Amino acid sequence: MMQESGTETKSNGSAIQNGASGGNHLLECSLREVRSNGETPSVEIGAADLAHLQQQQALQVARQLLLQQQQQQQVSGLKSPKRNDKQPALQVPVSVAMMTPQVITPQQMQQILQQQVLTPQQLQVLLQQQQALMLQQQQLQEFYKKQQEQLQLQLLQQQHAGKQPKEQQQVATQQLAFQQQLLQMQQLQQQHLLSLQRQGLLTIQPGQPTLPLQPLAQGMIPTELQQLWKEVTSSHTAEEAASNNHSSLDLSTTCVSSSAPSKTSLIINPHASTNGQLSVHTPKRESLSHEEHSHSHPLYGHGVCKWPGCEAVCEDFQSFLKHLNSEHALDDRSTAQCRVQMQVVQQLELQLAKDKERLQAMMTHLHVKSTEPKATPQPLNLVSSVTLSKTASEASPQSLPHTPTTPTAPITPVTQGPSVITTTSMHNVGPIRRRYSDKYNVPISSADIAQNQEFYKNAEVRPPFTYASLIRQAILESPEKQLTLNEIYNWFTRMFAYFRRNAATWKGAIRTNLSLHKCFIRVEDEFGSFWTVDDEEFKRGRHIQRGRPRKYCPDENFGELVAHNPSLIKNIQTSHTYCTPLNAALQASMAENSIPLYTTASMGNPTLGNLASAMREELNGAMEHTNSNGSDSSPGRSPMQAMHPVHVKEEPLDPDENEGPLSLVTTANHSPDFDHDRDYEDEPVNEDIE
DNA sequence: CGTAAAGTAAACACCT
DNA sequence: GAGGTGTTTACTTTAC
Repeated sequence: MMQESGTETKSNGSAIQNGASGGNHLLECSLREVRSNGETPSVEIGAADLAHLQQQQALQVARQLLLQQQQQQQVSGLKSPKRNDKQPALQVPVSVAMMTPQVITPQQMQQILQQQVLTPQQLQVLLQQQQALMLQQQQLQEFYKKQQEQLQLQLLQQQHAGKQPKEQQQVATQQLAFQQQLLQMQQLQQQHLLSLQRQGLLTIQPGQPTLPLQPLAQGMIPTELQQLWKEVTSSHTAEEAASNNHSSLDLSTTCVSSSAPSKTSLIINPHASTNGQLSVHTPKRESLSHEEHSHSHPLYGHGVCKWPGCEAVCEDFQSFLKHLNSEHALDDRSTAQCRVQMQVVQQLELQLAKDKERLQAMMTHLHVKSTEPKATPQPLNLVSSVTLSKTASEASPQSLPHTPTTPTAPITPVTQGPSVITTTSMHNVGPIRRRYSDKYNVPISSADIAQNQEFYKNAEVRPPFTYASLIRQAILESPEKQLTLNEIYNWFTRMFAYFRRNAATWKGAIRTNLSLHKCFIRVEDEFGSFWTVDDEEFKRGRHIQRGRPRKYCPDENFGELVAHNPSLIKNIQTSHTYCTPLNAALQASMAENSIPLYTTASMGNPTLGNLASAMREELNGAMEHTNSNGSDSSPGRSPMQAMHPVHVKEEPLDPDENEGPLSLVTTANHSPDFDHDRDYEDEPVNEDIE
């Protein structure tokens, strides 16, 4: 009967979710398109040098537009109210935005949004302005190109001569910073565009069957610019090939990818091609030489496979392809990794959205008195045909687009099948259970958790790991490889936004799992009890058998034994579970955590550098934290306690004696009533089978 | 469709 | 007695 009520709650939750998405969806989609397209240039303004220029442009355009609008209103009597009404007639602006994506400023977009319907005259003006802006942009392009070349030159000089006048160095540094900034923005933009594209494939947009990317890629790039860009890039790649200098190569690639809006089309496609189906939108791309193509494979760079966490060295592109096909074939693991990557991308999108919003707010504040600076609270609701606009208010302000706020019915990516790549899989609502982390035990789980720490910390997304793997991770992350229950709780809440709700449920689940899983071993000392993990057992993934005697029976003879000698259990388990393996496990854990973590930046997409560094920081912080302060922020145990219980009185006789952590002591101490424990320990095979 | 695993809820016991 | 902890059971959901 309690269960029934639980079920009711659940279904209510889903009902709310489902009900919420209806009305605003179209509107959201449209806004999404408009904003995402329209704000593209503002992303590029991120770099200081360009910012000024473009801001002026934007301001100018905005003024013109305002003027135009006023005239328009006077003439046609059209009143342009502050658009708080939900009139969903955004199709026109959308298509306008599709036509003029690149150079429309946020101000313009706001005007459009506010006005919603444009007259032909306005359209014309817009187009004209866009053309003018395109020209200006072209000039900027050239300016930037020159800058690039200059930088290249300087870098080369620097490398060859080793010395450089101070001023020059400063200039170069500035330019570098500038370019890096630009690159960053560009890459965020790419991610965004990619998602847009993906979304465009998946969400049906009435009257807009074309992908958003297509007009973006083609419409915003004048052919001259493309040509220019091509020249620039090819000259750079030639230089790279010639110099074959890695340090300069890095820089030049940076320059290349950061250098221009027109690059977008060239960059996007390699990314798109990872999905194997999104790659053929730009004819330009096909004109690239094969070599260029191979060099631009997003999963291959600098002779290294950039599959997340892989980094296999591949001599040439061919061997890379071989490697890719053999090591990263379509299987559960790759699929899972892909999904994780997807979540990373979403996180980036979220970030981009936030930054865009911030930018817009800044610009609004500086230039335009916008009536609705927060026209779209979730501007980049890319993932979400299912998204709940309604819950935006109750969710955390930064809640992910695809994040449901109903914890009982989380939206979680699906594991089943090879179709993970589809974005639709992200739309699943319901308590989907992912078990891959237990199937492919350690690597995916740890790596994924580590790689997505930041994501799960902020997004109320149910992590795709079982409770058991998470508990294990929590324990292994602690310096002593042991945590109290409360510390485990804290780890969960700290690491996963999802577990900041419904505490009773998941805490109960944790306790159940701790009890149920063989791999979790409860250890007692004078100060209380804590949990350790037997990794071998974890990999076996077995549960305590139902109907079996308890692992720990306080009221039985064993309990008495323990009462007499509280350190008994501890010693028992110490001997196997974490004594010897402690260091090894620590190292393993470190390796699991940090290696994939530290290589995140090379996960085939340098965009993740930020995320990676953030996570690195996070991890380092966590490590420092745990090292200095015990394992957790929990007040449950003092550092002294944390150190205390490891009573390493004797190294285990046999490190590879996997089967009998307790056997030594239990055979020595066990009472007749304690046979089950001996069974449990001595005959794991039978136990496992039942 | 059957089964195993995972998740959820609840009952119960012990301890502080 | 309340609340935390730990164990067990029953049931549902999901994946295989």
